[in-house]
Amino acid sequence: MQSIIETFRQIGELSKKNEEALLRAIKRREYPPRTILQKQDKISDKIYFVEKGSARTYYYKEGKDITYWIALENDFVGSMSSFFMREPSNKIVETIESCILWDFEYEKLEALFSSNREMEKTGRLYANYAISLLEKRFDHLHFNSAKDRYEILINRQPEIIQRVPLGMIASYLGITQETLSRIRTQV
Amino acid sequence: MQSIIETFRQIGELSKKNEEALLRAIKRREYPPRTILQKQDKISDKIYFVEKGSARTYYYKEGKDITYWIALENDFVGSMSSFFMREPSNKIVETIESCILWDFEYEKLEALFSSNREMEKTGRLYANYAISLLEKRFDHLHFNSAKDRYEILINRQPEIIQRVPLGMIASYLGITQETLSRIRTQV
DNA sequence: CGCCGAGTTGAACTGAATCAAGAAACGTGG
DNA sequence: CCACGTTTCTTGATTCAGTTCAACTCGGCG
Repeated sequence: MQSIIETFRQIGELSKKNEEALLRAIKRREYPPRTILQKQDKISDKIYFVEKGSARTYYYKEGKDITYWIALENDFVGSMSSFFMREPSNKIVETIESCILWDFEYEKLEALFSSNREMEKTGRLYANYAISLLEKRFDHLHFNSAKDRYEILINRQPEIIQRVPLGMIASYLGITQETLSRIRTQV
Repeated sequence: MQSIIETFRQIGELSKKNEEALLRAIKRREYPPRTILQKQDKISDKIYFVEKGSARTYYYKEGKDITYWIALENDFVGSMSSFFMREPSNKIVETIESCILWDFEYEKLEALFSSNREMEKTGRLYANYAISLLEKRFDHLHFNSAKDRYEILINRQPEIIQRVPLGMIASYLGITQETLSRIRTQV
């Protein structure tokens, strides 16, 4: 329950009052594995913070299931561009393992941002932080070999291999499951 | 001179007063082609809005020059994650053609965001917009062939081919110059 | 003129995809 | 607690997109 507040604290300071307002605005809920949280082509009304478990966003490309994002504990998951830009989502969001998630509703979150300067600023800083994360991820994909990308991933999140099916990790890395399986035996 | 204001208007409404404050905070300057705007390993203090010309960010990977971002008119360029996260830049920023740029200084921009709610909110919304752009770009790189990526690019920005050297476009797309040259003859 | 950077073309090579078949692990119901 | 089917993972053979390295063309410019 503290972890979500701590995550926000890393980005920008929140007053006690705002921490409490934030906690009031969001809902903590449990979800079984493989629960669809967001359908394709529908505007996203929620993003989620993972307290426990794992979740992902994915889409279909030529019939194949392509994972875009995998979130373990203390990470956000959701169809971000749909959520923020209010356009239909090109991605599906689902839990992988059984999860405890904090639900952020669009209207409530906007209301929170609008309610005072500190929240508004925290929202801006968090968005900037997300940009830098995305930029780093893009760099990894840009000119690294499949093996390099795999090694970067397991150095950062070694437990992901035990918890997330190989096919999801493979498409997250931009390779096929067979290739990832082969890489894995080499290391 | 109007274009920068119009770009901001697309994201969030700004009052006349804030539009004026914004214009006072930024500087319009001319730069010759191939001017280094940002060195590697140095914290970025400026980002730039391109009024005229073209510019890019790039880095070296195993001695090779890899273009990460290309900005034509009405786009921003800069080492965003360095600028926002205040960490050393892993990228170099330079003009490609002769440019007219609007310089955004970090301190001034933060002061502007802090000066009032509307600016703060516009900053947040713009960051959200940037996230959705990055997400789309990532999707293109993720599971498309070199040819598909090239076609997406020329549909969106046909003039880029005439104005930016082929090698820069190639690495931007994540391929070698030779491959891009071959793709180009096929289309 | 001749040089120089930018782009093209060719041939050989290679990392990863594809297609196909098994093996292992997993969960559900009997 | 075992038997079954289903999903997940591995392994092999082949193909293919894209890289690499090298040579060559073209246009501009001192």
